[in-house]
Amino acid sequence: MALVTKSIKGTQDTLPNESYKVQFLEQTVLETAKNYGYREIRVPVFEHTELFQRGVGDTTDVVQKEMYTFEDKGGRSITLRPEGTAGVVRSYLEHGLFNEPQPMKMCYLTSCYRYEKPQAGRLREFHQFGCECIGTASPAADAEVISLVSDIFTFLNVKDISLEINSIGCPECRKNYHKALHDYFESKKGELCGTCLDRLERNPMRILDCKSPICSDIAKDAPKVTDYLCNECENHFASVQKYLDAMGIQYKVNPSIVRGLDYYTKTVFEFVSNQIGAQGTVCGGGRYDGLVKEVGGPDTPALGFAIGIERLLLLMAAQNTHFPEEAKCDIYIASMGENATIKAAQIASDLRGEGIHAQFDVVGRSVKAQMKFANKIGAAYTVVLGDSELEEGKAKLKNMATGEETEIPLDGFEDIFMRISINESLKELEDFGYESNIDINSILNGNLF
RNA sequence: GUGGAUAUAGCUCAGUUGGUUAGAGCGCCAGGUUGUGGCCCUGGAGGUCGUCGGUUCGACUCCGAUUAUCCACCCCA
Repeated sequence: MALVTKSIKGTQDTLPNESYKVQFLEQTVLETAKNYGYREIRVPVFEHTELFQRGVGDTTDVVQKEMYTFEDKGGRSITLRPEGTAGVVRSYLEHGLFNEPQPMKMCYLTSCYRYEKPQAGRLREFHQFGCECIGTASPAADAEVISLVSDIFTFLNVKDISLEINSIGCPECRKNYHKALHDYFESKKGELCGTCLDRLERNPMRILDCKSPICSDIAKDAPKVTDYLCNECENHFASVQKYLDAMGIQYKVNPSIVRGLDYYTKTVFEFVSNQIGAQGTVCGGGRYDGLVKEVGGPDTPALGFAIGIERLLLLMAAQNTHFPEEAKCDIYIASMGENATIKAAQIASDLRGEGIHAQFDVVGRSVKAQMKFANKIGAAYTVVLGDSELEEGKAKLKNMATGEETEIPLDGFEDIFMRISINESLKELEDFGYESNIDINSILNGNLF
């Protein structure tokens, strides 16, 4: 096929055969966050460019070379959000959400855009589930946020994912640490690789997890952040760990965890997998006590995290994680001739009114072709309508799994069908060993036979 | 931005040392007696062999360029 264009580099289509998985995932994360008091916030895909320059940080790679920035027709500089936090904080301030009970707990499911070279687990348009908890400085909040992520993975039955935590301190201790690091690496300047020489000036902490054997060897003896934390930051970090221990959450302190966005302070954490390629960070987050002030608000402590939806999906695929079955068609009404098809349309409409997934022939195919189609879409029941059924006012309902047929009247079809399918469900439950005293008639509110 | 690999049907892939109308399996559509799915059988649709150029009597096959995809670096979710 000669398509006019293909999809844009680094973007993905979610096709109908996959979308039910994404929907399940979205439902699960929203539901879990709700139990922690998070409510959804929706903000625009684009913002004024300054928001990200100030919020994310002018020196970061994200801002310097990865943003989709353009000028709109009014001459404004607009940027497609490269991450979710800045927009939420902007909204928090703009709408005075600091007047609501604090902390303000907000979550979101959004697309983000970064002009990067695509690879496994890295796209130009990707999706994040994020949570932001604004207005608390307590280490209990740090632990609670981590616990929320941990719960999500548990509920989704995701395994072999490790939690790594670190503290990068407040701006004050970070300044001291950066100086110590810089001095240390400066003395070994001759041995560092090219990229690390770059990092030495821009972000010396990055050298700590360089993959080059020479650099990582040098990094082994480098000063550690944890030795440079001020008392407050040290106590905070110790306290976070106490909470995590108490909640039974396994973690590893990894002093080389550095978040790439400028706004992080104190606690930072990652949930990492080694099953999805080089981009193994499925969730990243931490505290950002300076961000609210940076964006122009009062000095307000806050923290949050983001889960990469595509990476999570990748991980679940790698682990063959079970997803609930996609909802299939409950009943397919096959028909022959226009009169029967009109009747089929009417019955389907009645069934849908009762919340039943019903379909009928909208193509004009033969009965055989309709049956094949019903089979392919996984219809649980079928019924064939022709002239004789219309005359007699009844038809045979066929159970597609067993082939069993039951004659039922066309009049009040939807009520009788509901009764039959509820009965089936009860039978299945009994097969699993459940005993039910449910009275179908009370559910349907009336004796239909 | 740097490096490596790949590019044939909707999908997964064949395609013999360059040789006529490029194949298979799956999927899709239609049939296999008058109105009933899964299995089986038959038929059909669908490809300018990523694109452009070169070598050659002749290129899916060889060479060059370009684009796209995948993977890694970098960075991050």
